[in-house]
Amino acid sequence: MSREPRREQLLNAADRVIQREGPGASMNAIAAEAGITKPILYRHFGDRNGLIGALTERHTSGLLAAIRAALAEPLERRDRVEHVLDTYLAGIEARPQVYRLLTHPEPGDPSGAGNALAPALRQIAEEITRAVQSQVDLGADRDLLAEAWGRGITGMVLAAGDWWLETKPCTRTRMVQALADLLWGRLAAAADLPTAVLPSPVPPGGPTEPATD
Amino acid sequence: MSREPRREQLLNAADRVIQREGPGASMNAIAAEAGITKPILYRHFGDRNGLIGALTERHTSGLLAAIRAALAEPLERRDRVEHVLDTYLAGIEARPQVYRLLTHPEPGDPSGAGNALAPALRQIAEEITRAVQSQVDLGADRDLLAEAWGRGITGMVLAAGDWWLETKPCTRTRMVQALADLLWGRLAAAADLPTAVLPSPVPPGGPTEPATD
DNA sequence: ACCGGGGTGTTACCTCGGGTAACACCGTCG
DNA sequence: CGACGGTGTTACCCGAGGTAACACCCCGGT
Repeated sequence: MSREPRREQLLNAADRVIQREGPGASMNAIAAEAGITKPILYRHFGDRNGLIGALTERHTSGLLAAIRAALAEPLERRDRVEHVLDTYLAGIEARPQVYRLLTHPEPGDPSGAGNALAPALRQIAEEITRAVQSQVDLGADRDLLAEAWGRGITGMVLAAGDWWLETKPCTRTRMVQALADLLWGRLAAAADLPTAVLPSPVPPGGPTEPATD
Repeated sequence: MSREPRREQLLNAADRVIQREGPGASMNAIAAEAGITKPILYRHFGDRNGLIGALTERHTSGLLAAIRAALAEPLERRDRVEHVLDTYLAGIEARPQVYRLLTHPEPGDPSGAGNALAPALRQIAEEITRAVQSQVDLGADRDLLAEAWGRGITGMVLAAGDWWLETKPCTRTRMVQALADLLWGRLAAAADLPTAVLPSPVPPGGPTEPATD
């Protein structure tokens, strides 16, 4: 069997295993699912990161393209943002296990770069950065703001999306609204609640000392 | 040597090692640093997660308390938010390696719950949620919004802070401004850039087909 | 028809990290 | 003095990533 179809087939197997066992699936398990043995996997993908990389790229290419498209949509800005948010949430909703894989950085990489955003998400962040840079007039700070916001928005959607996926507290549409509202400064615009400025419920432990380690 | 001081001492050793080698530090290395051997570590902390948990709690207690305090500060809301952001960034700036540990969820946990936010960050998210719930008038949706925003803001600051810490593109103050601006809806308020609605710079590869690898 | 090479596949192994069993040492209490 | 509970050790198990060395097979060249 020639290289490319075999590769596809291996990725499909890896996919099934991860669907079933989560992102911690072992190379052995994946090889077994594919009906072959480990060295073949390693010949095709180099190492585990290679496999995971190929897999994530397969899955993200669709999501990324969709997000890119959503970012370029000729809509009112708010609608465009909602469209992007919805695209992302729909994507992770469709394949939760794979999504977890995407968001998990390589476990225990000692290479100093302990990025909070896995490569797949980094791409999304860059996409958002580019979109902001090219579409929004932010004055002199635009490069800094676009980059910071790209990461920030991605992280926000990651964390919030993760929570939503776990608990499903509301419809996707509602969640999109909630996040868009946040980005639209609703936190800033809302009124104060007068009474409820209690000193906050302190759990057991020493809460008062900031950094006396 | 009695239990508690020993425990402290072991945590200090673990701290040093992680400071030096990053969050992937092995139990062996930690034991060696403490001048003892693995089983002692396991007697004290059960397993690696126990150690990591104890360590993160030690470090987060300070940060968490500081954030709690910042959230309760009697300031204008914008100033309060900036204060919280600054507190977080200052915290991670002070101890990058430890911070990476905090943000790393347990590597390869097969238990289905692949949360994007590590426990330490979860606490911060809850704190924000509580603060929003008790301080901001959000009408009927307040529970949903507060929870979604708590996670979202935490994720945002996590990702953006991570990037900032890596690249240090600006001062902390400026970064705080950038994030507060985002939360204040500056993205929504800014004007469109007229000319630059290009179809987005497409990187090499097939961008239009979703999964043709 | 034979032979050699490159690709596919295997078994068997190495290494390293988390985790544990079993034993040694030592102060204390009856 | 002897038994016991605690601290500490060595030596090991296991599972996962990764690799070396070998077997097989098809295919092209002479």
